[in-house]
Amino acid sequence: MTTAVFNTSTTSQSSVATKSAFPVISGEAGWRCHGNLWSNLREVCDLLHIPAPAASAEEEVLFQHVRFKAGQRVHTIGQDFETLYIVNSGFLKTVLIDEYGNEQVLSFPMKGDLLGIDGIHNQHHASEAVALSDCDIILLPYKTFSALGRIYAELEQAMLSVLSRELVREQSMIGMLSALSAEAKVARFLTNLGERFSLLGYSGKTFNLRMTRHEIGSYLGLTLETVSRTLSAFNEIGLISVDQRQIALNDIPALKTLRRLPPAKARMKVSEKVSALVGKSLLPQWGQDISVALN
Amino acid sequence: MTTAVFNTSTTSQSSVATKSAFPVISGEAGWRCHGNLWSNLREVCDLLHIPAPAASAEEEVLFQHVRFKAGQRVHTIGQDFETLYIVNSGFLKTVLIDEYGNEQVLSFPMKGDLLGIDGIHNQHHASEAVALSDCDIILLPYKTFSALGRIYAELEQAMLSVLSRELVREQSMIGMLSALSAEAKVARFLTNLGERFSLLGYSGKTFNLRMTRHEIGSYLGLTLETVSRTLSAFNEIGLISVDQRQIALNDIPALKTLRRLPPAKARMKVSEKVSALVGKSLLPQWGQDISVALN
DNA sequence: CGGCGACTTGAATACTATCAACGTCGGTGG
DNA sequence: CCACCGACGTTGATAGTATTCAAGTCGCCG
Repeated sequence: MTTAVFNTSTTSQSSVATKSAFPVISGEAGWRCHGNLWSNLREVCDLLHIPAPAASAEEEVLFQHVRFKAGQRVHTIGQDFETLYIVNSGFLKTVLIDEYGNEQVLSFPMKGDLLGIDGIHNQHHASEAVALSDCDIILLPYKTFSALGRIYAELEQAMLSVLSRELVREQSMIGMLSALSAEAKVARFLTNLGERFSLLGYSGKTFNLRMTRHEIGSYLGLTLETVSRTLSAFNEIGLISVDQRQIALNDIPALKTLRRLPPAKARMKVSEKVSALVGKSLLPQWGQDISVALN
Repeated sequence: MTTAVFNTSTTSQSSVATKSAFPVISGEAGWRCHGNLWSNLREVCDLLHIPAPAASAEEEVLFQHVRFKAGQRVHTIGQDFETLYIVNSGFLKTVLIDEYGNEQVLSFPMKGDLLGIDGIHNQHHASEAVALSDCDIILLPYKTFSALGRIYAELEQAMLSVLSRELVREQSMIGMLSALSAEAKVARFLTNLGERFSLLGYSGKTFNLRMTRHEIGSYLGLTLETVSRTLSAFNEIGLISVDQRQIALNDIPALKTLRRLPPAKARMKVSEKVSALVGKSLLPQWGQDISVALN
């Protein structure tokens, strides 16, 4: 019959702590969609890569978009949990703040990623999400979403599936953090980023980093100097080309399987690698079998 | 103090009180069929610390218990996902196997923990769960559970909450892995374990480890030698008392805030610490303020 | 132009891993 | 019963990797 519009509060971009306690049904002309300010359920599901429930054409539910400028916070630690967020465009980081005020980067969400999940547990956010570039974020008021879940069983299931996927992602992150060398961490970080860009239709081989070396280091459990050095080393060998935040991956398979770099003196560029190894087989194919030490 | 506790009746409050002996559901709480124990929905919810839905007395759903002997696998990597598991008693580990066959320990589930969540995403388990002691596990067929979720909205919500909690736990794990020193990792591992035992009604100060040094090391991103050395160092200072797998935490606050140990030569036992520092205040209260280095 | 934040690079240090030897505990079989 | 074995644990010496400290460069913005 009518188009029901849900949003949290009509905070345009005041990042922190939306004060209003409950989702407000906007009674004004808000649901006159200018441009892309609102999305329906189908668009939301498409973004999340989950099957959209067979929509009831009428009684459309619309979700508000909010824009955040680089540096703004989407949600902060301790903030009341009211809504989930979907990244429609832009690049963010989520961070934990430890007892000494140090930032621990947990993830770098981008288009299609779901934010705020950590608030479901006890109605307060455990982490904070910061925009690294200008962002367009869709608000999913949790109450609204839950209500929809009661209607469409697939939606509940999809939600659980997304959480489960996130869990698996974090598990492999744990495995990576505790088992890999600095070089392997950086290499995987780059290829993972590339794959994510690929999935969004961008180049997976050439892209630029939206985060600082410090943030990369925090994410990988390294210092910024180590990250910088490792990138330089990769660049010198020819595995990648790096100029500030501009990155080109030149040998993705090698990056994916890399465990540790050979000692600096034994290094040579990839371009020389093949010819040098042909007929000699002196050097082990680093990245493949050098792992013996780790046992 | 009487220990007669019936978890059949009204309150949803702690089954914690059943501290003595083995936490096996006694005869009046479980149903015995064909030599197996069965639990109803209320018992399952109590175990998970989630509010049980107002039960429909009739059409009771029962969940089967299965026993696993130490060393047995509850589920393996790649296995089809069909059911979730709840630990009713016993101690397990969940592990990831990397591309070289190395184990990465992800968690040490015990009573009340939910297993198998990682399978929801793509219908295959991403990790494997191994019993470290004899275990009593409750099977929650996922289809059954989903169906119940459609009936009881609280159950869906509770499920999401549990997943969210697990996510937060893993996030703090990530933070710990990438930011803390070996000593801090071990210290927190011990206090966390103690807290979990406390919640189950056991002593949080004295317990024995059910896992090897190797497994602890894998969990913390350390080698077994480092774990062993760190435990020895803690023991020598008097922070803990350790004999093989028997552990006593002697100074939990210090363990919780510890960042790094002072150099070996400057060490002294906790028993001497107070008297030594009285009137001198030469040594910084290590663990509290030594963190300067980390910025 | 000055200053600041981000980045790079070098040298020294510190921490943890690695390698190795040995001790302990429990179970098994001679 | 004892010897042997294997898994687990401890401890020491050494090597190696990542951090820390310290300049110094680059690019950007006021």
